[in-house]
Amino acid sequence: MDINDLQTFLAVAESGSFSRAAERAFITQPAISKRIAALEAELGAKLFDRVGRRIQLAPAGIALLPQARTILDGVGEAKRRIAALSRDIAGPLRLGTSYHVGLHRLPPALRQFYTAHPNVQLDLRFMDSEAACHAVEQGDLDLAVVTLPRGSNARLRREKVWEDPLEIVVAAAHPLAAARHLRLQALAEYPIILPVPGATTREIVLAALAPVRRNLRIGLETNYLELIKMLVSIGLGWSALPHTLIDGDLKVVQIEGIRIVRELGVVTHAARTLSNAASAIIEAIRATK
Amino acid sequence: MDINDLQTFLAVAESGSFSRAAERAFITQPAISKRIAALEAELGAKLFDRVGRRIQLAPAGIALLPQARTILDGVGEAKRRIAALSRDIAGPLRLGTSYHVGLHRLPPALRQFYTAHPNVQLDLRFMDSEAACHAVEQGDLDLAVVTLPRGSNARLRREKVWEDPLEIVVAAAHPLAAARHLRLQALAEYPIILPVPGATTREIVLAALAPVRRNLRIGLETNYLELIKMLVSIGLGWSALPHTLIDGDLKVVQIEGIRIVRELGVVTHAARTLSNAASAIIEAIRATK
DNA sequence: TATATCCATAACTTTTGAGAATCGAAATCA
DNA sequence: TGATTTCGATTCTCAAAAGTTATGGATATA
Repeated sequence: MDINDLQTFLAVAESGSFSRAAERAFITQPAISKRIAALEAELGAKLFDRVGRRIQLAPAGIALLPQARTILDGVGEAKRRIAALSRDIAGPLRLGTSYHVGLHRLPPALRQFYTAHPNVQLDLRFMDSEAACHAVEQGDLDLAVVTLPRGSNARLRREKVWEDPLEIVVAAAHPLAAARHLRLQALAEYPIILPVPGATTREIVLAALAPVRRNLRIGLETNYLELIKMLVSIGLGWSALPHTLIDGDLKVVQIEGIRIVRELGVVTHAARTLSNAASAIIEAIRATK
Repeated sequence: MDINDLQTFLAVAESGSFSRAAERAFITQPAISKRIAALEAELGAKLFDRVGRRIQLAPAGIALLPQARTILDGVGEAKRRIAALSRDIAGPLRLGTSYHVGLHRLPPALRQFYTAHPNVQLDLRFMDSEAACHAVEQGDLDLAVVTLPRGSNARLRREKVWEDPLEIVVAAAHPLAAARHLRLQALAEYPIILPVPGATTREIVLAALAPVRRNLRIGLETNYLELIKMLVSIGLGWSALPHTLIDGDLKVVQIEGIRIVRELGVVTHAARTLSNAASAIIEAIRATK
């Protein structure tokens, strides 16, 4: 059974004539004859009684008529829904973000997006950047707004949105806070407080500190930059933190030749089609850059 | 758009693979590829994302999936209605039955039906009652002959055919087997052997034992009454079993005020037209009541 | 790293379906 | 009543659609 056959059936039933149905469908009358014959063969029942040179719906045709309408309605609805996908921004959107990005970079974009597109069901999940990237790769998230991973992964598409410079900081009351020109070696005497192993930010900091990597004393590790800030400010060590976290409790230490920058942005699956909602929120994020 | 294309789409979406869908449809994999490509071209949207060597539904595919089911249901209904117009009883009949009903209640009806209507292709599947009801609801079965579910489900039509009283039983050699007047509390001292959670029979037994439900010690669980019979007869606990399973190894224990009855019968989809074959076998089942 | 699996593509073949021409039956008209 | 028109069925031809086989590239898997 074919959609065309059903449409033909409907046209014949409504027009009461093979010839008129043929005109309506812009095909020849023999084609109509054959389509109806094929339908009848498939269903094993006569759909029309050929009474002389006119036709009438047979019982099976009467039974089929409302069903054919239902089916064709369903087909139309399916087409309309898919066509709507290319216009409407709606439906579910699963977004993962890291604690830091979610709290300090995402809110404006989120507010704008949420008011502009109320039909999107936003499922916002906080997690660390690495877990978010993994979830995107697995198809468990539509996109992640996180610290962009280093290295390359062909399955992920990355778009840098923000540069997030990290400053080396010590407690305001720390002995090193007073020093005028500080050399890296002097810093390395004190313990460094770092994100947990595996975290991208940790990798970036360690890469920037490569000259003294051998001498670094790793003091504490935590998975949350706010905690690092707290630990540094009570004098447990030094670290590298983004501007947004630096306040009067901390002293920024400039070191010749050392510049630490991490990239924040959007990670999506390279091979999966983005929903309109996903594209729209990415656009909103770009706009608030 | 063609019915076949939709069926192909559904098969791919459900099996998660072009190759498996090809096997299911008895055509080659390139044919599947082409059908899906044709559908995608017609709808102007990608239905699947080809991620490496596996596939995932794209947004348009997610939108199409429920519509495709609706359309195909409509086609099936149309065919059934037309087939029902003719009086002959033939064609496929997918019947699900539980182990117990299938072995102890259905055989006479089945024998009569099978000899009376040799042109029916009977597809008889054993499964537990709950799975059978679910399959009927999904349209994967034409009817189920099972323990009737409690509660109400507007999508299912139930017809009670048999009452199946369950008797409380212990092993013939069990200490309680000798007791003259047994109170429920005394029984509850020993572990009860029950069908697995979710099984209707379990619910019925537990509802009947409501007075001591708190004190019940659930010893073992299994999904097959014959197994319960075996476990009880070797003395691992007590249970409630239908008469058909009770033999000399077991002792029936009468308890004042406790009567456990389950209902066995036919479950069909409330909104679907029954095929002639389905109506006929239901008639046969009623006749052997 | 080798192997197996999976989807896409190309080349070829078969099947399907449309059109042109024509026929027979029956309604319509002179 | 007989000629004419109308309508659906049939036949033949051809092009398009859809299937198969063979093969290739990419990627999980052992």
